[in-house]
Amino acid sequence: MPELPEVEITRRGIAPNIVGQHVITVVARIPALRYPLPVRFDKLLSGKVLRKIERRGKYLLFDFDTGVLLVHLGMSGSLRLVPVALPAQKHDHVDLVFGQTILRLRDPRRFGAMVWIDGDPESHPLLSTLGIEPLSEAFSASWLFAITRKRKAAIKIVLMDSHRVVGVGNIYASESLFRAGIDPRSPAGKISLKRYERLAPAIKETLSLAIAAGGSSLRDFVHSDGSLGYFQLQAFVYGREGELCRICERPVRMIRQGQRATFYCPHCQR
DNA sequence: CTGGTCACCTGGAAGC
DNA sequence: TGCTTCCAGGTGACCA
Repeated sequence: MPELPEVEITRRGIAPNIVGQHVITVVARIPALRYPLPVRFDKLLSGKVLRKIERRGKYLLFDFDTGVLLVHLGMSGSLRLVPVALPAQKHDHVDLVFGQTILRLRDPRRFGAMVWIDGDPESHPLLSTLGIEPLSEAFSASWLFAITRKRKAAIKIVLMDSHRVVGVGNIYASESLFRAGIDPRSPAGKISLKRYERLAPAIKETLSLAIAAGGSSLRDFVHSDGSLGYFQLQAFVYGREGELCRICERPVRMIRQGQRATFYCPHCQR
């Protein structure tokens, strides 16, 4: 369920409530998500103070004095703050208990991850290979232009490659390309600097707006307090196959790229 | 390196 | 109603 904006909203939602507090206990109800959960998870974190929560791409880094708990929400994960008395439901796999509050991970598909890092997080294999942050200054038209020279892959595929740029998932990739008026199938190496000068800001805007909306365009995004996203951000194209483009009123088309659905307007995106 | 495919897993919706 | 098929927000592993 989460792309970068949802992960960032989750971070902002939970951090004020648990940062500075110590873990009372950890309850893990299954042995593994995508990877095995940390061994002796409870012993590892009990009594440890959570110093801060940072985000890198779609990963959350829970910073304890003794190391970092790396959390990824995969396709279907959510983190919520719930009262200690609230019984766990199906797919509630991990609880970090802080005083009267539990940070509860729910993840039906179990593509998410919780991994303990006790060295330098930057050099951990899951983090060291990540690309740059799309909301950073380094992410720019000239950077996009430079890294795509001679690349034949479709621009949408490149945008979604987390080893180049992090956090741009399937929905916001389609939406950003629509905003920039670029055909998602265009070979990345054939796109001009001028067009990247539309695309880079379009990506930043799309992500920033989603964060600012504090919800998202995602159908079933769940906030850390359990409330649902607000749908304030209307998708221009995502999920709208056959419906009319909000700009030109011609039908939105869906294609498959790399086994993922891509939505675009053939008239507005060239 | 690049570009393409597969696997991991569950549940909801659509089709018959 | 019930069975089958397809689809979903991600990403590492593997192949040529």
